[in-house]
Amino acid sequence: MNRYNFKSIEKKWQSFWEKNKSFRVKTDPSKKKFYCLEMFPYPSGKIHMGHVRNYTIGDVLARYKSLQGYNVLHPMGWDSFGMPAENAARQNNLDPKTWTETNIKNMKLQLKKLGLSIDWDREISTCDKNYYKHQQEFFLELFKKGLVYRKENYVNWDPVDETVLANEQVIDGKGWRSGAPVERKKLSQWFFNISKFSQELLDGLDQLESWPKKVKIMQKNWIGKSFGCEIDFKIEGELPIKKVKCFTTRPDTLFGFSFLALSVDHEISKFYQNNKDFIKFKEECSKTGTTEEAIAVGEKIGFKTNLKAINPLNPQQTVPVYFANFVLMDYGFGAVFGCPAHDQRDFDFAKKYNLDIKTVVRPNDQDENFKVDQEAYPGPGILINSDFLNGLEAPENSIVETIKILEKKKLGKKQINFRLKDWGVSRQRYWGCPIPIAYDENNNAHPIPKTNLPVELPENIDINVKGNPLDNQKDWKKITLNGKELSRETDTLDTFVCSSWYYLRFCSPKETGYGFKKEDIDYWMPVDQYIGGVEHAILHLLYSRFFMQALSYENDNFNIAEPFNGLFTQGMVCHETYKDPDNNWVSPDEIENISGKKYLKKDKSKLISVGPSESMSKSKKNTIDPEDIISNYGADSARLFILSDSPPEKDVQWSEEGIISSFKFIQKLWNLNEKVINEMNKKHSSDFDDEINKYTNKYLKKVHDNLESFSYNKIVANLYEMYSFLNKQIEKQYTKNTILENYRKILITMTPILPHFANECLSIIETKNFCWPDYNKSMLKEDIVNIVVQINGKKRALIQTEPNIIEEKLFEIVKNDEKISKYLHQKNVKRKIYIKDKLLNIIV
RNA sequence: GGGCGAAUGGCGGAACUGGUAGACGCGCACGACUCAAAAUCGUGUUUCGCAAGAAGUGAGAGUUCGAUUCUCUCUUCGCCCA
Repeated sequence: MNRYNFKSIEKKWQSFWEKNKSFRVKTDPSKKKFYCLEMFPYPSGKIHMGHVRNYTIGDVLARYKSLQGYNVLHPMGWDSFGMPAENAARQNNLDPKTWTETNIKNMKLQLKKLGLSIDWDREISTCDKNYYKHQQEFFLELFKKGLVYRKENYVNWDPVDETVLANEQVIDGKGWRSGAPVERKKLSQWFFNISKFSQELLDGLDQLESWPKKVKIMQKNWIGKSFGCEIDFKIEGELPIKKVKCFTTRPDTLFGFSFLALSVDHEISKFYQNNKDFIKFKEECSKTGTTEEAIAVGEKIGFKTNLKAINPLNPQQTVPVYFANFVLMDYGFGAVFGCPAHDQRDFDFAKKYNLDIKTVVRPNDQDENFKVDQEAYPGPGILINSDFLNGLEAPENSIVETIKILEKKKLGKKQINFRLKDWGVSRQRYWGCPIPIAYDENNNAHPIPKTNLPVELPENIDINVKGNPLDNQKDWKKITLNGKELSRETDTLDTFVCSSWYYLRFCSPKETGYGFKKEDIDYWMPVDQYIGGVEHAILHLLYSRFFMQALSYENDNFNIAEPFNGLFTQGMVCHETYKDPDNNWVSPDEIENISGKKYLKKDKSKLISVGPSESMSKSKKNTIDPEDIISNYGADSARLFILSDSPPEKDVQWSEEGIISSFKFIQKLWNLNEKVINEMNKKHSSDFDDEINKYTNKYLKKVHDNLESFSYNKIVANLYEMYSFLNKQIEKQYTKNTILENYRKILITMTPILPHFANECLSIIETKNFCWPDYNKSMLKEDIVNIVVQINGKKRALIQTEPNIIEEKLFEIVKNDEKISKYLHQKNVKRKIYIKDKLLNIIV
């Protein structure tokens, strides 16, 4: 028997596909289309196992749909702007462009080695000016529609490197590179008005039936619609401000009011700017951070003013006014009313400053004397101690009723509030899409005319400067518009902007006039199946959905409500972790197995302890390089294994044993191929034709169902079963044509998973043009069925009968069965439950 | 702290709408081939028991003729938001 030479065969098919442009597609409204998209990679230099999994899953689907006769768009591109390029360039003294381009070249080769059915003619790269030119166009379109605006916002500022830091670059309050304490600094930045579409983005989720429920819930929570009330509180004191607006979701607890808390950025704060204690307090606040987490976990601190706030429902009551670190200016109005009894955060604050804690809701199982003591009670119940609100049911009814009263008295009004904030898109970095704006001497923003696009990123610049390198490009910054000398915006766009519309570009990758051609997106959009990691469940997917809203806004030519019809989020690739006796992580290729689960370090013979399997990461040194796997075992083995063990949506454990067994299985299939062909040329009789036809038909149904439900791991199991069936049964008497037809169908079902192997085998039996083999429903009927016989719900026997047998007849057979008769002996049959062709339960 | 989800052999995982628990793979054991090993092939493999049989899907209850599947309580773990 020949060994299967994956190296030459995989190479052969890859160059065949490339030469014939097998996966090139065109817009063709006469054909039904399928747009299969996987999240495009960041070109970090090498593909990792996560990519292998993501793109294998997508490729299985793309190849399957294509065999079913769909015109399948399956493109690939590069999310190629972003910080890593800048960091790598600094370290290696390269420019980001060269670094990125080299990486793309390398990764493209690696992806090709996986045998993906990609239309490479549609390759795009977001750092290509032919791409970002259109992004600048869109920016200006949105600017014109008023969906882009500029405002001051806080950033993390590294005073040593003189640069803005992303949140993940701030470690323990210090800059990741300089180690200097990070400061909060206000900068003027560009924002996309995503919050304008909060309601649309929320409503749209209901239409996305093929999205995981989990992702929809995450987006819903992120958008965070809350229903509540805006209330005006009168302020007593020596300030000119006599009123403060608050937003609250619990106006019904107003009688439990015990303090009013303001954000340190609230307009009232300007009257305290010369107060030394307040300045100190404000500093203290900025240390604790402003994330919701820091606020929830951190200590609640306040600064007491000499102001008093009046309870609008009970004007006799006045309470102290504080500045507090847990109130943020960008939620509500930067002011909250404190009700310690029914909000834990307010409770903590009240305890600390010795404020009143007045219980106004009692749980349903408590009486009027219920008193909040150790912790706040935020749950449902009945209002008490609340004058005319007493007896209302909290929370739903009481909130509605209280708002009615407040509105009637003109003290407040019903309000919907969203947690979703506008999207800040300015990044003080070089390696990104330039923002097509220039400023005059008064700092007024002027859009760059469309004819002047793209605003190109300058090349060959010195990146090792402090601050934003673009700011140092004196010549580049200068621009003359309408005879006026202006200065360019030096911030670049968040890379999430690039990935918010790339799926449109894939429809018309070469279009020069605009970002896409209408007839192309009319045909291809929306994406039928989008596949990627769940880590993008919120931001990337929400931004993309926003982009469609924004482009559709006031635009009769564009109307795509949702970009991704189907979404599938795959799990991570995990691997065992290893540590040496000194507690250092050890990589899998530094160790050798001595016996069972015992490992030694290759060089020093140190004993290695095996840790739990965790998602592959460089820091834990438990990564496996796909390139090594492909060159040792081949792409088909890698594809087979990455699909085999776990369902695609769950994590998969990578293991040496696993990949080896996949590799061996392909060899077995190869041997089987030879055996089948030998048998085919020997046989004449048709004794068993029906049997193999039936088997294949059942197999086709299973594979079909599993493909449709993304149960790719089960298809691998189907393959193993098919192997053992054919391997045993093929020597029976079949006619040549029967073997050929059945075997051909089976091989076709293998092409999505093992494209090189299956195509090679198909070409051996001279099959060139083929389509997906459908199963025959009428052939699925069984001649004999197995019926489970239970006595009192316990399985006692298995009986084979013809299908559709009636209960009485079956019972006659069962009564005489030796296994069953002993249970029926001298017993009364009370009841019989019969499920046709499945089960007979006899109660005695 | 909140939301979502999960828990099945030594391991990864199957089990359609409540109807044969453990498909398929890994590992392990035994056997064949071999001077031998590797590779390959075959057989077996939930636990206890020689067997008949009994127990068994994180724990406890419930609904049902029948529960891995449905309901409730609890435990543990994971993910997301904080």
